Amino acid sequence: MKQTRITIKDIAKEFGVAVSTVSRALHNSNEVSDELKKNICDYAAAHHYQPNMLATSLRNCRVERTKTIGVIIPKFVHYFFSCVLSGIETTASHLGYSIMVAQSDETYENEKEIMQRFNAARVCGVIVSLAKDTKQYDHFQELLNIKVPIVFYDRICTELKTSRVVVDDYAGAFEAVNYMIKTGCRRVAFLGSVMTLEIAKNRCNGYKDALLKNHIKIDDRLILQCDKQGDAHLLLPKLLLDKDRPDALFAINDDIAFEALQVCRELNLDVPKDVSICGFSNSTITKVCNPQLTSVEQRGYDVGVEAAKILINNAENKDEDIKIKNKIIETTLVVRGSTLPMPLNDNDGN
Amino acid sequence: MKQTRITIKDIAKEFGVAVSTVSRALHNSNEVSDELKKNICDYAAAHHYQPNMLATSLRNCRVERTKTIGVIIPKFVHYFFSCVLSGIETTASHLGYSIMVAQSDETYENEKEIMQRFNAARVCGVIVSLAKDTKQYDHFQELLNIKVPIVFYDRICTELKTSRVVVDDYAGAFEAVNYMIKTGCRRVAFLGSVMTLEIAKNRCNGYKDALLKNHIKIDDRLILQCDKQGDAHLLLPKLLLDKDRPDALFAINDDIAFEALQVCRELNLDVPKDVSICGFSNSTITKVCNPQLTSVEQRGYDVGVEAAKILINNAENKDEDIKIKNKIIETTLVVRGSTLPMPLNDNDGN
DNA sequence: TAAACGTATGAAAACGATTGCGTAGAGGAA
DNA sequence: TTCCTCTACGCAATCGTTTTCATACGTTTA
Repeated sequence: MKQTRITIKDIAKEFGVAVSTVSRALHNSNEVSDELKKNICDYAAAHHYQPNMLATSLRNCRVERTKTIGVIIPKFVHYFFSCVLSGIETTASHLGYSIMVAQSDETYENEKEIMQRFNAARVCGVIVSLAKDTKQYDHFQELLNIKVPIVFYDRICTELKTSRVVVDDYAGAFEAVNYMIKTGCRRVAFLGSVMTLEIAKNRCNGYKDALLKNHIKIDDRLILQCDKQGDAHLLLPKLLLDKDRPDALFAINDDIAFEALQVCRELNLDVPKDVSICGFSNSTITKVCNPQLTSVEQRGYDVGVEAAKILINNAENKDEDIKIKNKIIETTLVVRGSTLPMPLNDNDGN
Repeated sequence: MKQTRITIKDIAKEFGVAVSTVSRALHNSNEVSDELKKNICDYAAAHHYQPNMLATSLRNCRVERTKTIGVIIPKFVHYFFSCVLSGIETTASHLGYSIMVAQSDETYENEKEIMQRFNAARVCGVIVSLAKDTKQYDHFQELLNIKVPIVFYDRICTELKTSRVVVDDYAGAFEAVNYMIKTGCRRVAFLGSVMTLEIAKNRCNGYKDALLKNHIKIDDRLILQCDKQGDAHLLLPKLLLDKDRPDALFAINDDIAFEALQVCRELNLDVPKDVSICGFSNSTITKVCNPQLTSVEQRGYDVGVEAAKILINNAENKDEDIKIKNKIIETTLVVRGSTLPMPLNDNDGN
């Protein structure tokens, strides 16, 4: 006796009516007598009837689709991305959408395979942040061709015509570096990451422009690339033991900033007196190290909310051409103990 | 000219054959001539044909279903849960499954609504960790009744007959407390959480048994309940300023342990000389505070892997009755600076 | 009274893929 | 020639739901 889910047919049989009548009754159509309607609805509720979304979506293939959106995240175990996912999920959930999620693990192959799975599952749209590895975009174009909307967040793709939600990386970096200069730092180093990513370029540009605005020359020796954990330990000591050592470090993310902090500690450099350090993301790590890290608040949750809103909006107006939206989430500098305080006599002309 | 997805029908029309022939060709049946087969496959590949999973799943309603599993997580922005999700996703992905994920935000209402959505989407099974709020289980029973397998992880439900994957909370707590006692601590306090959760009870029992085994009386005044952030700040100072103050704190999670560490710092108590502190989870926070936190490694990733394996196994053998499996993931104590070193002359009889 | 209309329901097609069964035609065996 | 077999395909049902069209019966209107 295999108990299974109740369908509209079972209900029809129960009442000796046609399935169409049951369907209408459940949709509260006024073409069904009130009595029958009530009986059918009561029966359905009592038996926990849940319409089969597969069937509904299949029938409305070119209309409503699955009310499911696909989300690609480079890595789950990551503060910023967790926040974004949380924002997406909360927003989608409120609007009646489910989310299907997968991690690319920073490789193009995974990303491609995920896009295929999402396509097979007939998601209404995809929200994605690029893997570090990704240099070609055919797997996205394929979905765009068949009018599936895509929204990029954080690590966007500038080659494709899609909506994007980004943090104002440039302004965030500019503000942070400008702040450190105002507190008296003169040689600010940049601890960056892979330069193919748009975010890396933007943060680097913000860094450079802040220097220029303050009439400080850009010194390429002060621009490092720390791709993976441990890189800072390899590269920084040489720089910090130099007689011309930097008096400030601006890191592209909090993890690298923290590693830099450790290196300073190991080299007996005082933070912030000898070296100021500023990170990016304002993740939990900033509040628990000693001294606490100054960092740029990235508002991941808001990024997720905006991305979901834009995507769902696109998905629900499929008839029209997809409207491209670029949303920029403003950052805020959160000052803590790893940077110097602003001098009192500072009449900032800006 | 609305470009849309290519279906099996379009291919059939293209070649002037029946859809059944196309289907067989794509499945490499030998009932189709090699030439036609090759042409059809080439054409399908060139046009990025992806079989519509909705249709396939609908047809195989009582057999294969959707190759999608639902995952409920109390909160996304949480180290342990991120690890679990990562483990689930990686495993599921390798086995060709997609995951649909939602956060309960610790409320029963959300959990219930999510289960309904998962049911409508016809997921093959659900992996869930209970919300703190949940005290009734009808929403789970409903799915179990129609033979949808459920696997609980971490915060399990003992009232339902389902598979479970848990961390060995008892042993983890026992080992941690036992360790602190061996290093010389005599008054160990427990900073717990809501006691309705199974994990809270187990960790508390491990704590108590470690005391008893070492012939230390349990003192109820040393058992505190810190549910939300800030509670430790409210409750701990009183305890720590007492002349009879504890010389060790065992916290139910790392966040509370860190808060305790802060309180100690504020009260000018040295950690670990005056007070040893041990947390639970071995999250990133443990490595970045000062001193670094001793903690119980919870192996979230492995929890996720096991949960996914068990669930998929259940889902794929639907004909048989669901086999209930209880998997216990062993913990390890990771000793760091927030606890005393083990004395050298210790001949641990255990 | 006959025509028109309204109400409540049924029948059937459609969405896309799979699969059991049927069959036309080619070729071989008796 | 007749019968059989094999190859290579087509037909149609199926999954659950929605929606268009059709229709039976009762009521109103001209």
